[in-house]
Amino acid sequence: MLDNTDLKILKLLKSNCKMQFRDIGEVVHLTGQAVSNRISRMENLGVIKGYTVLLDEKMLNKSLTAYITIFMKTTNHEVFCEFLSNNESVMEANRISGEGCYMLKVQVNSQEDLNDFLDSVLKYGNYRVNISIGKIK
Amino acid sequence: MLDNTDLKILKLLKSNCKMQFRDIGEVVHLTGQAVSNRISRMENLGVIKGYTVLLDEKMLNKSLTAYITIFMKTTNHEVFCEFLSNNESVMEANRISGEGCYMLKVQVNSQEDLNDFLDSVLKYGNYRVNISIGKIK
DNA sequence: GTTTTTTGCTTTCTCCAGGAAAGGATTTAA
DNA sequence: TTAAATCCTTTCCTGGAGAAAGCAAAAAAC
Repeated sequence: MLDNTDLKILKLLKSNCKMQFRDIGEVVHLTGQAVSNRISRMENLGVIKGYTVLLDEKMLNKSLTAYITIFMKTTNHEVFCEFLSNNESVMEANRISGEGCYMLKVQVNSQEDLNDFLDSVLKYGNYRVNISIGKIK
Repeated sequence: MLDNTDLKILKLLKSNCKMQFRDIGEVVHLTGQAVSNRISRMENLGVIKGYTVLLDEKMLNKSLTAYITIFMKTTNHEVFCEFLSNNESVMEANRISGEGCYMLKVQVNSQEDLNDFLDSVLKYGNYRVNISIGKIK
C-alpha cells in the first residue's frame, strides 16, 4: 500500500507539512506533481488524517503537563468519555489495560487549574497524578 | 501578547493549518493579509513552533499504544534521555514527579516489538506498562 | 493639547506553488 | 498480443501568499 517513497514523504511532512511539493520531490527524486499525487492518494486512503500546527504550550498558559491515571468508581463510562472529549485541558485520553482504567494527558495553566480538573474528575473515579517536570520529547 | 483574535486563529490552524488565510480572515473579520501578519508574528514569537501532519498510526504499523512509567535504577539519566530521543517508537517522554521517573508514550507494531522495546529499557530501569485498548481522544 | 511615533489594518500588485489536463512509459490483466 | 491500469512527466493556468505602499487609530513624547 505504501512504498518507501511514501514513507519518506510522510517523514518530511511530519517535520514540516508546508514544505513545497517541489522541494519534497527533490529529496525523493520525483517531480512536484508526482509528490502531489502521492499525497492526495494518502489523504484519500486516510493515512494522512489532517494538517495541524505545533504550539508552544508554555506560551499559551498551558505550562503544566500531567499524566493522570483514572480508577473508575462508577460504571458510567459513556458520560466520562463525553466529559473527556469536551474538556479543553485533556490533550489525550486512552482506555488502558493494566492498573487503572484510563490514562489522560492533561495540560493546564496552574496547580489551581489542575486541582479544579481533578475535582471534576472525582465524580467519576479516583486518580493517580504524575506531573511533568521536564519534556524530553 | 496574544489577543482573542490570535487565539481564534490558532484554533483554526490547529484544526487545519492549510486553511487559507482569506478563509481564516472571514471567520475573524480580517483580510487575509492581516491574518498573514498575525501568523508571522506568532511564528517569530515562537508561539507557533511548526506545522505537521496528523497520521493514522494504525495504517503505519503503529497499532499498539502504551504508556510506560520508568523507575530508573541507574543515575545515568543523560544516556537514557539520549536513548529516548533517538528511539522511533517513543512518541512522548516526560520526566515526572510522583511515582516513577519518566512517563513515556510508545507506539509500536506488535506485542513483540513492545517486548523488544521493554528489553532495551531494562538496562536503565524498571517499568510499569499500561497498554491502550481504545483511544478516546 | 498638539505633534510624533508606533501599531495594525487595507488595498494593490506580482510571482510562484499547486492543481488540472494531456501524453508517455511500464506493468498487470485479459 | 492486445487492452487496461498505474504512475510518471510536461505543460498550462488559476489563485494564494507575500511585498510594498498608504491609511487610520492609538500610544508616546513634547
